[in-house]
Amino acid sequence: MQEQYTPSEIEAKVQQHWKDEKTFEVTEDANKEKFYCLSMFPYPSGRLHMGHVRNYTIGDVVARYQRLQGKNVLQPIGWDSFGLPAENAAIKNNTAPAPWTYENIDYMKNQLKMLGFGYDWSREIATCTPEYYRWEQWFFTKLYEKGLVYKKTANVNWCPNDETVLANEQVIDGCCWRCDTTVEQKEIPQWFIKITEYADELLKDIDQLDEWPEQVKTMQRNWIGRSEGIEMTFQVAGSDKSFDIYTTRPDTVMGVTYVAIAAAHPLAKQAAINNPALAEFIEECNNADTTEAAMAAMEKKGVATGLNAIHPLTGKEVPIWVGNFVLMNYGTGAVMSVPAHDQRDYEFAKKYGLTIEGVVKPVDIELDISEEAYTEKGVLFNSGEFDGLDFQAAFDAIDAKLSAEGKGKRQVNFRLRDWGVSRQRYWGAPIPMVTLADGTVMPTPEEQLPVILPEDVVMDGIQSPIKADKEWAKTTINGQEAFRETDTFDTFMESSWYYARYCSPHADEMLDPAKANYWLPVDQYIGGIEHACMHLLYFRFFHKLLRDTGLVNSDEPAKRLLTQGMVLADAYYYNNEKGARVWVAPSDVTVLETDDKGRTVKAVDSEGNELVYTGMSKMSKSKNNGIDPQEMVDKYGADTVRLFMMFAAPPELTLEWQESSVEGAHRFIKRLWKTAHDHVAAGPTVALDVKSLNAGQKELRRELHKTIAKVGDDIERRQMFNTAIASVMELMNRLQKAPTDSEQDRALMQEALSAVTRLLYPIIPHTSFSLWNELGNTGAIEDVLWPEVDESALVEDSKLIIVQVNGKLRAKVTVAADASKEAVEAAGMAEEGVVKHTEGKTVRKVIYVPGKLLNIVAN
RNA sequence: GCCUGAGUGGUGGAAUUGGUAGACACGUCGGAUUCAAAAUCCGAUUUCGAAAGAAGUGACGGUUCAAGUCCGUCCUCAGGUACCA
Repeated sequence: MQEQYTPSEIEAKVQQHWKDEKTFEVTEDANKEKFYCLSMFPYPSGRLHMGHVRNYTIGDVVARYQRLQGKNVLQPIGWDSFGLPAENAAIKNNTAPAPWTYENIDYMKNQLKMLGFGYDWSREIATCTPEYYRWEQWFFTKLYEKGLVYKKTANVNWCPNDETVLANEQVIDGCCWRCDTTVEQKEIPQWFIKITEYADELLKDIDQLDEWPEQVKTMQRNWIGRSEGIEMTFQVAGSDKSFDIYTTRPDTVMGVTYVAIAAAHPLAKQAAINNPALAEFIEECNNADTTEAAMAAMEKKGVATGLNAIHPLTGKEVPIWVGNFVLMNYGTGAVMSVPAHDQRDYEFAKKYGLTIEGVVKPVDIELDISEEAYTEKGVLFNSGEFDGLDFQAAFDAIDAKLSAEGKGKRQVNFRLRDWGVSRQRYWGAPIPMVTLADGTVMPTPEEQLPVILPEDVVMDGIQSPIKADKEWAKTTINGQEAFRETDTFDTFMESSWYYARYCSPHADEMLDPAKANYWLPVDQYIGGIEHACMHLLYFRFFHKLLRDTGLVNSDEPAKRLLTQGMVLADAYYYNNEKGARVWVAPSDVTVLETDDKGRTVKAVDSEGNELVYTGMSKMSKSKNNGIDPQEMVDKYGADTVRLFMMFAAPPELTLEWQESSVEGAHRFIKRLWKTAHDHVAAGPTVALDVKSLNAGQKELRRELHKTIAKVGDDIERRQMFNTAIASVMELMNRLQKAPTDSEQDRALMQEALSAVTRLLYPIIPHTSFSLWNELGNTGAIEDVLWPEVDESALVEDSKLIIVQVNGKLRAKVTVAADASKEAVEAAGMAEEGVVKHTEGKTVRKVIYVPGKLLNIVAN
């Protein structure tokens, strides 16, 4: 065994072994328990970043641990390779998205191999290949046939200067990120999938996900947002027109003093015909940013239509306003307004001098709405026949009355909206729909699938090449001229079913049900918390769609979920001459000045541009603040990087990247190597004779077996890899100081090092692989089992008891493990520190937590 | 704004079910080794205090024999907010 730890040599050799032996290529095996470990696949942005390293190391630790439990472990990997950044990069580098993407895949694949992740590379998939997206297209046509797909108009961000559709990310403060032109909203037809048909099941089945983090489940419940309310109809005064509103607070309906409708509402359009001020306001509203955050932040404005609506219960007329806070696409496009009991309505009413009428008051005290709305649920008053009712009674009574008169009904609503999957971009899977010359819209016939996306294209930065090339869309269906849809799918489509494709990645069908049902559901899914609502909901939705198509037989795609925290880094930008933000990599930033809390005040890049510091944010391509792990792999080796990442923080916590050292992790591996080397160099050991061990040896062996138990628990149940590593470090600190004089000392050392090697295998597999054989074991470490805990080694004959007086630590006493409460109390009371703090006081109470703690309450 | 988290030494973090706050590391300081340096090894390291001791887990308040942990009201930071992935 060589004395020096040489990671580059060891890692190359071990990786070659894995490659030659196809160690991680797996097939279905009915005789073994299966374990499907899946990490969210990467977008091939160019190089791996720390978030990837964190994600994939966690996955690899879990997969390798499960392998040593004797399971048939599948750990696949692939590429989420359609998306916006490829188009931007192609324009910037004067190339096409496809070659840029494939080059990135090649580079990053090599990086993943260098990090030693145990993937079954025979199952690698890339979503931008027709072999993959053809089945997505096929599935979409099936969904269409089932009535789960429809077309409707929806808004997109439109840059009138570039004449192009912008993603939300490309809109900065309401302006185009390239040319700074004010962005408009444009209404265009788009395809939607009816996820709302599954809203109930998606909500209900959250209860099955007992190994998903509560945080994610709560977020999904809120995102789906089930509510119970009443939908009711308002007639327009002096007209036969009417409109519907939905409310979750029917108890306040007697306090409606106006209604607000969306600018795009037909009534608003009609009212604007002879009202230029209203028309102008509608125009303004139609161009406003409709993202939820922007809607919430903007000033609430409105213009009266001059029309009145008839209150369905009182028959009184209330004015109809157009409000910029009401959207036509969400809900009914109209809301009732109760300024006394809703803060937004209250502020709006104050601003425009509208009537405020309180109808709900707190029990036993007077209603005070002089400063703000009263939004709690209370007791009705000023409500005629409903006076005195509480929320639920009022809900029922008002529902009964509206239903009887045919003016309204009880209804369950969801916040969740149907999934718009159309993108007006090139680099995505073409939507397999066609429009015939006679105007018929239909799915692309199966024999014409896949609809191939041409890869040899020129990006002009304005129009998608498949839109620019008028010939591309032309096709023939049943002898009739037809035109293909030129929009492509939202990339969330590809990431919604890749986990299932991995089970039969080369199948000449969407998936092979036998194989899918062997591996699915995923046993452990790992990915960033930022996907809690969107990806993880689409992922669950698609699984149910696959199930209802007969392709899988389970209800949920993943049993257990681990959401890793983000790796954050400082982000800096400057504005270029066009006013666009240029993000500068942290490695290229010099901080010149910090405030008293150490926060950056002034920084420049290497070209002297003065930078704006935006704080810590998610490492991302768009903010150019990713840290390249490559440098560290080159310098210290993959095992050091893996150990460092797992040790730096527990997986779920946000990790604020600081240029802190990986040296410590490297030192630890070197010490481990040296300890093993010194042990091996001293020659072979005899068999361990547990009965002959002396007190010190027994103590050391107890530590060893406690550590084995803790590491297993930390990795499997708690998923706290950092504390697993810390406990091995503690053990190693003891082993380095342990005597090696006797045969049994050395036999114990052999047992310990052989166990440590396996305990660390999931984290530093190359080092462990080598040490396992250096320690004299035959065969590869991945074919052996996790060390077993010897329960008899854990038995202790004495215990350390913490002694407190009034909850403050005053002494520690060691007592026999079977000591009685009286004996412990007597020992505790005799301690000097205890005597000092109880002198002259009366002992009121003594609390004893067996084997742990004694608290003497005295005053 | 809304939904969800997080906040503990100079730094990353530990404390698993309400029971010793600061494990394990990083950094720093001191020492050994060395002609010297690197590497390595040993020791110290929450704050105040000579010590005894006291204070201390974002802020304020509460429950409890006992609170980092539970409850209430805030503050700050992060993620998501439906076209970044």
